[in-house]
Amino acid sequence: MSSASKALELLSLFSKAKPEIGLSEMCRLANRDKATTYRHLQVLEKAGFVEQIVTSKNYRLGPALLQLGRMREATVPRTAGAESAIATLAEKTGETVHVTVLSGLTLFALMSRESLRHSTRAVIDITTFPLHATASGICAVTFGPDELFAEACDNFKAFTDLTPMTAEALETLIVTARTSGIGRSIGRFEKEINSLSAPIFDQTGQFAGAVSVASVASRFTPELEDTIKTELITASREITKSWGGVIPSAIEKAWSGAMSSHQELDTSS
Amino acid sequence: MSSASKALELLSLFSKAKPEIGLSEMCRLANRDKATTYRHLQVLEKAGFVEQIVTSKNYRLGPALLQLGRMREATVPRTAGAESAIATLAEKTGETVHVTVLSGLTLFALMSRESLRHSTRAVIDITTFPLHATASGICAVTFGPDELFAEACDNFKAFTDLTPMTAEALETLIVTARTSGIGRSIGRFEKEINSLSAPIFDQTGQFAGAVSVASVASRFTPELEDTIKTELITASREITKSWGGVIPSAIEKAWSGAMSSHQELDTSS
DNA sequence: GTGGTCGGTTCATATACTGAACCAGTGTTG
DNA sequence: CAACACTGGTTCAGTATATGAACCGACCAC
Repeated sequence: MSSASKALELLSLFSKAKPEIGLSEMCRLANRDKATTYRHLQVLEKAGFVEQIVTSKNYRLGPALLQLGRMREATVPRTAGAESAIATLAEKTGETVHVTVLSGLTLFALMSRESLRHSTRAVIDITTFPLHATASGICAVTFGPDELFAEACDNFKAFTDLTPMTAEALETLIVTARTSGIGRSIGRFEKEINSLSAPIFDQTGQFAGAVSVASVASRFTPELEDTIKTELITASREITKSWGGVIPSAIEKAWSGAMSSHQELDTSS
Repeated sequence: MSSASKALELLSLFSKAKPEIGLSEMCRLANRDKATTYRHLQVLEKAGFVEQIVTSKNYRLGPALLQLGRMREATVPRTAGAESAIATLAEKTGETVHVTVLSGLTLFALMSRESLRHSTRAVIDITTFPLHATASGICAVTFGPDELFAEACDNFKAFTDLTPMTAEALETLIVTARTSGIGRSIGRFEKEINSLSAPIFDQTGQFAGAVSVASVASRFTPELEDTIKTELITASREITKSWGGVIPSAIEKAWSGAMSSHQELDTSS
């Protein structure tokens, strides 16, 4: 592993819960030597990626990230085009919404929104979404580039006892997603959290990301699932449009098929 | 120079004018070997700091920067508290406004705002402000930690023929800034661009950054300069307050002194 | 005083980075 | 069509650069 990646890894140790970290603690978190970690932090500080708080000697994320983030959004406007869609999605479903973007072989969290309707809600605070264990990840593997399947298989990790751990198990989920146009994760990333996800496409016609809704299992009724699916599709269409893409006809077809079949189930139940 | 810094340096090659860069071009810009640059880009891509555009093979800034930028703003709210102040500052002066933040020994651009009043306006699109050649930089050296003076002296670079190039020349500017509480740069960074700047402080009582107004020399009358100073002081007070700091009494005193003396000049002219 | 932290530094060791030379692919050009 | 000038990407020997155990001084609790 390159020294540069090791340095960059340190940045991902910061979180809402841990916005500032001291040297020793960072060594423990990163499981690395103190001297090495210190040098890495020096490099990051010189580049403005972290800054040291004068009083506490702790480190926190630096100002250069703001500029770079702004420049990223200026060159590839993603959040701007998704904001209104996820607002209405959270509003209509009453659940937590996530938008992810695919970059290379990694599915990154782009933004999220929690509905205020319920006091208990799904909170998923991660920076990259595991491909095999999340609804968004299943979407990526299903509708994204083929290499993602191998990538997913190389990174099987059991988050719950429902997490798929074999290529065959994953394949099953993919088939379901392909026929319905919707990714599903039923307690596969976190116990008691069920998620549904729809793919988003960009101007190159490629899979660009996913929008997903995470709900707590106790209120995940078939009716709610149906509502979420409908709203997800609307949101996906809207975000795809604002990202300059079009929904492939195969997926539009899968959506209409899945919805009608599901509505049959619904009326029969 | 560490390999990690070399990799991070690549990120600063992106700009509004050059939002995507190919491998060969990046080698030229960074003045580095192709193999090395390629490996660095691989590392950055894996971390989500850049992404490769599938069609053109070019690289652009990646989605991880958005998350990190958001998290930085969440842990240290800086832009949020400065937004309204710089809006009114741009509005009242009709000129271009910049806010910078000090991190370590570097003065980073935080945000900027251009007034629409004039068709010609000062455009300064840099990510770090040179300490010796900009009004914000002079503010930092004057009101910030002492080490900045040495740092400034180690990085003398002639942007124009007015750029100070010796410790003595810099010292003169610092004395002026200290007595007036305002940093000044008259064509020292760019010909025909004059800037004024006021320091900002945070909750630790330290110098945290600067707010500055850049104007084109042709309309930089004593009256405009006076307006800018007044509005800068107001903006600095407002931003300092929202960043949780207080203006040191010495600076408040310098401001009132400078303003009154200037108003005398004003009435006499 | 003792022992536990902490942030930061040193230096011999050896690992991982470097860059010239090399592909293969894609226009351009005459 | 063949020579050329570009791409983006790969290889491998040589060495520059990263590494981590041990160390330091400062701080804190007892």
